[in-house]
This record gives sequence, structure tokens and C-alpha cells, in this order.
Amino acid sequence: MDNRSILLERALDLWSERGYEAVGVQEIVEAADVTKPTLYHYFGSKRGLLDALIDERSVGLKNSLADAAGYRGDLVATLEAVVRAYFDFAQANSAFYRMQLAFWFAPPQSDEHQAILARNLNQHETLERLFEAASNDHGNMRGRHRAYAATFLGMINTYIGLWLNGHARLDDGLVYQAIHQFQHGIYS
Amino acid sequence: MDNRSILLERALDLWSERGYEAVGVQEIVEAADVTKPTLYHYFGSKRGLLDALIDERSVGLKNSLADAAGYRGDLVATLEAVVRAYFDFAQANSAFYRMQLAFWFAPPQSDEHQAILARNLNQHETLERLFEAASNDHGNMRGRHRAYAATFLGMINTYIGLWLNGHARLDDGLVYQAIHQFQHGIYS
DNA sequence: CCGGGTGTATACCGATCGGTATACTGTAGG
DNA sequence: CCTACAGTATACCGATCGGTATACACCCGG
Repeated sequence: MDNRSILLERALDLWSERGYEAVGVQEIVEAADVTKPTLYHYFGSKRGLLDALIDERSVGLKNSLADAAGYRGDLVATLEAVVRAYFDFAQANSAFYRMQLAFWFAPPQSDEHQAILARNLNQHETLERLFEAASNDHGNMRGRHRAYAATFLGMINTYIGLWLNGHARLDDGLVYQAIHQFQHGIYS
Repeated sequence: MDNRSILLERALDLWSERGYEAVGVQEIVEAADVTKPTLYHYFGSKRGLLDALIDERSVGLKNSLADAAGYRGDLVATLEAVVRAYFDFAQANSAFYRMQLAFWFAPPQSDEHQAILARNLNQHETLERLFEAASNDHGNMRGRHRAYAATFLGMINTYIGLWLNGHARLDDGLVYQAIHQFQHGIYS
């Protein structure tokens, strides 16, 4: 593998485990077994490395989410597809998802948060559009699409967080349980 | 106000806005208008300052949560009290809650996460005990108390996150909406 | 076989990092 | 009045921070 890809991979490993600010450029190039000018040749700066990493690793989720969240009259099936898209992506890119989740909750003015901001707003908007379209068929949902998008994504991230810490398995049963709870609450 | 309290307050302001690693000791003492030996006199280290901050600012939530989460047969009322405890605390300590939330999602090996870990596990356990006790009266909840505690807290944090970013108001209506959605889902 | 760009290494930059040795001040107790 | 200690300041420490100037090896097109 070329040095550029190695740098991206090692940076992801280190940042997802200890954080963006806590891991210096020196440590990354040592883990990649190259020297600093190589990193600066490809990425220009530490922040440039972060941006490139986010750029390249998040297109997969963006595409499969855009695909899954297209509402065609069956809300349950659509929500299932969305949850599956998130679970599949998280399982195939666990270190990246852990990092992205940490950056989303990072302080608003931190580099990490700024770097991930646009991408996550995009995800939110995609889900909001889904719930807005569905509220035409489900009158009692009307006006709450913002809250539904936020809590739905919050629930997905809660389950992925549990899985990342070894407290859950992201299998079909959990997809069903999540959708069911979201639709009908805890009493049924 | 004494220099010790000023240091704690300025550190909280800076860390909640830009993150623990991104803000150095020098910047904190300048914001507090003291010098470094003063900080090291009171707290011993940067990490000591963080630990003291978390120690002193989180007792309020711990107490009111322990109070609210005692199950006495009425699950709805208990959940309402829990949500209110979180909302009240977040509103009275917005910077601290923002910081605590960021640290909870921070990478597992980061100082920030380690510093907050024990306290948040404690919150989780408190909620798990609540749902376990309630499942004796609600048979269909049995065996899911872990998931319910996690998703309930996830929902609370989702709403507080929305409020922190100016997208919601943590009023009585939102307490009701949150509880209702958690109990009965989005269709009713 | 020569020129130019890509990629990489050595060695270095000033700034900042967390932390401290030393000395001074104010104050409370004997 | 003297001692003792808490609290604070000046000035410094070695290490690390992100970033770069320079040189050199390699390969590809002319």
C-alpha cells in the first residue's frame, strides 16, 4: 500500500482511540513508518490530513444513506433500510464511526467538530426530509419531523455506541427492536 | 471570588468551548488572571484541575438523579422526574453539561473520557435499576432494561444537545413529548 | 541521456506544552 | 515581635508541538 493510504489508516487508528488533539503529527508518521515531509507532501497540514480522512471515509455512508432514506410510501421499510445502512457502515468502519461520533459531540469550536460539521448536518437533513415526506401519510406526525429525525438518529447512535463498547450486537434482531421501539414505544 | 474558584470557572468555559487538549494551562491561568504556580498549588496538575472540576460540578446531578429515579410504582411519574432532573441540571449548568457530554463520547483512552467514565457509568446503573424495578409491573419490558436505560438516556441527551445548539426549548411540553414518545412511539 | 516532477529523508525552526525551583508577601498564632 | 505557612510571582526546565528549508533519489517523457 502507498504511503498516503498508510498515513490515513494510522491516523484513523490513533485518533479514534485517543483523540485528534492528543495525537501529534510525529506519532502518526512514526506509526506509518515515514517522515514528516511525506505527510506534509500529501496533506499540507494536520488539519488537511483530517479533512482528507473524513472526505474519503464518509462517502460510503452518505451514498447508502441517500439510497436508503428515499421515501416511497412504506415508512417502516424505509426506517429499516436506514438503520441497516448505519449498522452496516459502522460494522465495516468501526474505528471511523467511533471517531466521527466523538467529533460530532466535541466542543463546537474544536477543529474536530468543525471538520465533521457539514457532513453530519447533511445526514440530519436527509432524515428530516424522510420524516417530512412520511408525515403526509401519517397525519399525527406532522410538525415533528425535526424531533423525529434527531431522536431516530440519536437512537441509532445509542445502539452503535453500545456495540462499540461491547454491550450489543448489531444484528437483524436489533434492527427490528429499534424500529419497533421507535414506532410503538416500550409498552408493546 | 477566590482564585481557586475562578480557575475552575475559566477552565470550564474554555474546555467546554474548545476541548480539554486544545486549551493549555497557560491560557487558563491568563483567563483567570493568575500565574501557573497558583494553579499548581491548588490542583497539582492539569488533570487534577479537570478531576476537581468534574467532582464538584457533578454532585448536583448525581443527587437529584438518585432522588428522581427511585421507583415507587408509577413509571410515568418517575420518568418525568428523571427527565426534569436532567433538563434542570443542564439548564443550570449548560457549559458543564456540554463538556460532560463531549467527554462521554470522547475516545476511550483519552484523558477526558477516563475522567468522566465512573460518573457516567453510575448514571447508567441508576437508570438500569429503575427499568429493572419497573419491569416487575410491566411484564413485556422484562429483559430489556439495559436497552431501555441506554435509549432513554440517549433520548434525553439528544434533546439536551438540540437545546445546546439552539434547536429546542427544555420546557414542560418537551418533557411530556419525550416521555410520551418513549412510551408509545411516534404513531400515537 | 537529459530535464522535471514526484516522493522522501535529514535536520532544523520558533512556539508552546505541562510542570517547577526559588523567592517574596500577607496573615494568623504563639 | 517572631515564626510558620498559605498563596503568589519571576523565571526557568526539557520535551513536544505543527511545520519547513534543503537536498537527493527515482522515474517518465522527450
